[in-house]
Amino acid sequence: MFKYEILKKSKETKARLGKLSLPHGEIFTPVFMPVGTNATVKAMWTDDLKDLDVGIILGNAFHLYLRPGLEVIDSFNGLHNFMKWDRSILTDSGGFQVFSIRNKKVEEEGVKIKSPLDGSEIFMTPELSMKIQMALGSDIAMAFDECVHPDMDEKYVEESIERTYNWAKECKNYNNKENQSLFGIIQGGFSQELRKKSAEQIVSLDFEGYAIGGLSVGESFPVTRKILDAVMKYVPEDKPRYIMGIGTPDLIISAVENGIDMFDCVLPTRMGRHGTALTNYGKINLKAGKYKFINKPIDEECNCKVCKKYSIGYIHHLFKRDEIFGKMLLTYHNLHFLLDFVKKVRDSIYKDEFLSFKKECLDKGLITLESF
RNA sequence: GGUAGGGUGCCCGAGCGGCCAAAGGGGGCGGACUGUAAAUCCGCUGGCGGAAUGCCUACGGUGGUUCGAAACCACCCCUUACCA
Repeated sequence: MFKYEILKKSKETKARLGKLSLPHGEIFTPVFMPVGTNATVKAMWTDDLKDLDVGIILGNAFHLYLRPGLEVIDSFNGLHNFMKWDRSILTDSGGFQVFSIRNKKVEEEGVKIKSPLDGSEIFMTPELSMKIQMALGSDIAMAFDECVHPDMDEKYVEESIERTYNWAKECKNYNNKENQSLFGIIQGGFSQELRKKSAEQIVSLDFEGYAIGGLSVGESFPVTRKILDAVMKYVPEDKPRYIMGIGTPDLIISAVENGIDMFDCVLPTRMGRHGTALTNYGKINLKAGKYKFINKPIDEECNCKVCKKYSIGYIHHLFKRDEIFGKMLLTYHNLHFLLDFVKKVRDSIYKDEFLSFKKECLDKGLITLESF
């Protein structure tokens, strides 16, 4: 129950329009996947996600393993039923936690982490990651990888991609769940050579899709672009390609024109909770005092239900009072904004107008010149 | 009327002889956020000055003690609790 078809290839760039068929529905690509780490896209009803035409969200193996734990998920017959989301779910392997959590010990067989709950040791291995993701019952599982910190030297990265390769092999062996596909993750830091090597290693294992990991972790935009361009040559065209953790319009455009089909990011939801709105003219911080009396929607071009109904001044007030509703409204708006943006990207590929769409974004200031 | 406390920056509140332009909150102002240990985190918040171990103004008021006071003393004003 997994199929990827290319519906249209851009004549201008490597961008493509595709259709991904998964056990819980079909998705048109390029697609943005909102992040719902703890079995919830924070501040959103699943009904609202459906209103926004979200076809797939992320969940996280590591977090859900800690809480509520696999026994609970099992007793609710998997993650879909637990969180009442009947569309697709991609679960992250827990590999990113290796990068983001301090006090870890990377070993050949896996990673030792101290539990944030009680300090006890957790040994995350490819086997455990697969066991968790199979229990969660996600439509797409991710191989357990090592997302290397940008400060690490090339020698470390070289060793690291061998680990990621070995772990990927193990993940392939352990994953045998019906109705769950498995994607491999390419690493290699900021070295074009190591990226090539990692891509060849991972592709040799024949996954159902391929992800680019370890980007947008603090490096400059030109570096991200350079690596993306370099690595995509070694990723099969007939498979879905996913860049992990990317979600600004800049990077989305850049990813799509390099032939990427999927991306996820916490940014729209997190920024929504933190008071920043995404608009066609850049982001705005609604906590700023200058918005107190503004009786206009966040973005006059936006036709989401938040912008149709509520003013900037009202949302500003909700944030100043730290009211939950403000976070809900901005999360909704930001997701709408980004999903709508990606929909326009798809339309532009369909009409073979990707480059003029890109130029339009540049002219508006939604994406910036220096990035390109 | 009696007894026991209090009065500190926009607000609450610590400080009880020098290291005090004064802790910590709140509020205000600004910012960050990219496979979410994130409804989180980081600056700034008396005035002047580019800056200083610099100057000015400030801990209810007025005097005083002291080399030095938000802190100690005297009186005054205001206030809280309890008792009558």
